[in-house]
Amino acid sequence: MNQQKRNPVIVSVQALQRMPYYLQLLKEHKQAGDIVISAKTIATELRLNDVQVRKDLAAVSSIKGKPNTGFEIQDLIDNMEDYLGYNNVMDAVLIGAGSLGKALISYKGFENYGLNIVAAFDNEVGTTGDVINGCRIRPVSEMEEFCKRLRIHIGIITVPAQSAQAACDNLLASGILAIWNFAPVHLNAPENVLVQNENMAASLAMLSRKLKEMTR
Amino acid sequence: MNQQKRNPVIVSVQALQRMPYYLQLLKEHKQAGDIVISAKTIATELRLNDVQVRKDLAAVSSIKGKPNTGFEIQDLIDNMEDYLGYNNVMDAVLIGAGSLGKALISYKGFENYGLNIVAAFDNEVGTTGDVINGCRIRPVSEMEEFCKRLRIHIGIITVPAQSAQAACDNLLASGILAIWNFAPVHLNAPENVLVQNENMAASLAMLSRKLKEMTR
DNA sequence: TAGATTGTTAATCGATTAACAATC
DNA sequence: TAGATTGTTAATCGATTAACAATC
Repeated sequence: MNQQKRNPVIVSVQALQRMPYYLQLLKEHKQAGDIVISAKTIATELRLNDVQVRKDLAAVSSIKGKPNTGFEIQDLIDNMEDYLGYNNVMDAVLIGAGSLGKALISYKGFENYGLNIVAAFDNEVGTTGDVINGCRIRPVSEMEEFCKRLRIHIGIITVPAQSAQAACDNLLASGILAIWNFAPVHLNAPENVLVQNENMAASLAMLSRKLKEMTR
Repeated sequence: MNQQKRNPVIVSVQALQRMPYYLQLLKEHKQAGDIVISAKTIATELRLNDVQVRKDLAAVSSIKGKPNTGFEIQDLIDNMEDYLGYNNVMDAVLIGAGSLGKALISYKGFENYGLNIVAAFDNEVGTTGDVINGCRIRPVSEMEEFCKRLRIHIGIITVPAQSAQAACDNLLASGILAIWNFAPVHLNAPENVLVQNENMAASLAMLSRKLKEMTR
């Protein structure tokens, strides 16, 4: 039912990054019993500009706000969850079952975002065969066949920086279309494959810089 | 020795996010035996613009490149590690020892970035008292005293979205100056406290959007 | 020297914000 | 109706890129 109007609006990365915060805020207001909400209210609570909020909402949903009233919260939630893909499950494999890899496998929160890690791959003999959180760790040699057979399109890279490009190449050979990369490395991949970098190193640098500044 | 010139250049968030990738690339070239590197080379390998690379390098290090030659790799590495704070250890506490919290505690890679999680706090009776990766899980009631006594300035939030603001308030009361927030929530905190959001939900949305686009 | 590369100043591009008419 | 809020068009702001003189 959200398919009525397919809006080809291009959403900027910045805008997309704001979406989860909108969604969370909307859910809180719904919880509190609110039915409608104005862009102004959202903007104030998230410390954003209200025009920006309106533009963002317009970009991802076909819902129109009513002047003098605002937006229907439930409609916005439905549209946004749909847009963010929280409703349809994405199966993924993970490569690199070191401490970070194991950590991500054991994290149960991804299912809320529609991500399901179905298998992990590693070459460490000690870890292969283990099952964490219902997810089996297998040798990397089995990855290509596995991904192709189950038509997996998402790969998560949690190997050390030095091996990240090799892991990437393996995933590409396995037919993966999108990569979630936790290694602080630029990966070379074809244009049509999405590489989404999770830049924890940068986050930590931000914290470090702040502390340095405070204690100067 | 890097203190000769304190450059008050304001580095944009975007620039800071590129730093870890520069650093990794520099280390790889050093490993390969290179002594100098040009901005052009860096730019090509990371798919960036070379002027941008030069500006970024100038912003975080006092090193000048030599025309016709480039930059001394080792000098750049030293300056960048210094700038990113990888050399000095930051002690941190974590609040919320659920699956994500435990995952982060058990991850051994943060020490490379200078982060040391010294304690975790949770109210779940079942988990308090546990020790993971040398890190003890304690009741939240002990947090304020603990942080003040050990002068901890960094707090990591890994509680569910609904409890994130309460966790934030707890951390603020404990004298924390910088917060690394894994909950997809905007936190209200004083201006002088840094809130660094780790936006995994947004990353996943990016992947989801890509897949939707491919299979359309 | 000639060519490559640097660092800086100016132009471009895109995101954010301000201004304002339309509407409930 | 008057006031609040919407959506859009124009202005502003900041980051990226292009142009170019300086230098090894």
